[in-house]
Amino acid sequence: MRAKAGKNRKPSAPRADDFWPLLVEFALSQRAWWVGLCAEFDLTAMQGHALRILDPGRPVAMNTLAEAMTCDASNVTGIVDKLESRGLIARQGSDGDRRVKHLAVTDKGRTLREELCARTMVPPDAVKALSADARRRLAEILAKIVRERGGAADVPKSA
Amino acid sequence: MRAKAGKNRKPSAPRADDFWPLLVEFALSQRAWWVGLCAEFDLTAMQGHALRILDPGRPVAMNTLAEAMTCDASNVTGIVDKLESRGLIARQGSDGDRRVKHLAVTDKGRTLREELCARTMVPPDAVKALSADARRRLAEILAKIVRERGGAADVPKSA
DNA sequence: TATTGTTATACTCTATAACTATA
DNA sequence: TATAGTTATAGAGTATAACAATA
Repeated sequence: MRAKAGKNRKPSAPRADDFWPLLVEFALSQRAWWVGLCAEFDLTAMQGHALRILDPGRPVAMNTLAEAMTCDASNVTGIVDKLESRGLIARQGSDGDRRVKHLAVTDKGRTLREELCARTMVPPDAVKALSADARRRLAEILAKIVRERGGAADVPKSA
Repeated sequence: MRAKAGKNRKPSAPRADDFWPLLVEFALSQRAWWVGLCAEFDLTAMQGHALRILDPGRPVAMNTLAEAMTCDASNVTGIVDKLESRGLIARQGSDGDRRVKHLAVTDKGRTLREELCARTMVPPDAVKALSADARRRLAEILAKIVRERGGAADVPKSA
């Protein structure tokens, strides 16, 4: 009867080969969490993504933002339009190249961004329960994986 | 070289407090990977998501699929329409409740699904390099986190 | 009355292609 | 010519509300 491995979720000890599947499962399942979190700030997932990537300390070119969001530049125009219309960010001309527009985070945007990032960074209890040593070892491994998979969107830690 | 926005990427050892941020970073950054992987099979991210959730061994109600995808049922209609028009899945009437439609994965859909899942499960080199013991310990921790965050979409491992 | 799935609607995200203003 | 950003367009995901068939 236990032919179907999918159901009857087993709370028993996971095996070594479960690690990567679990990591994928975690990654794919966090979309809903992110959408919900952003919605609390009246942001769509992509708007939140953009705001998270932008650096309050250093304006970033539209171009660069598009690259970090792995989507087309034409797409970013609309997303930036909405953030700008809410006064969260502002387009700035570039000194060197007049074609380039830099995106600055406004005070209002910085406040909202910090709240969003703070909420993002609250770890679940299962993580809090880990010893510092365990977390450090895990962090080392994850850092390698993120590096290998080209993950890091280069998010500024704070203001 | 300007690509990496300003941070002189620190290859130094991550700290304990970096673990959760790294995990979030990983999760949020895998969207592009998933989109690209699904695109190889001419699937959108959500179509791939649906196909991955569906169980070739046991038809699932539209309702249940919507819940697993954390999106509205009205949304699922269109996604299922596209998968069905490609002959990957089929709507089936339910014996008990004639309002309910179950989604069966066709042979063609099962084949494609298995390829997609197989590709999904190929771990990056950084994971392969870990010892079985390290992976087992990591899997235990992740299992707790996924359980706590309500992640697991209960994906059937195979056919 | 309540529920399942569909349709209608409106909005966002998405890439492609064409456009502009610069370079 | 080439590039940064915009606009136009078309397709897909999204939720809400209204609907039909069934419970």
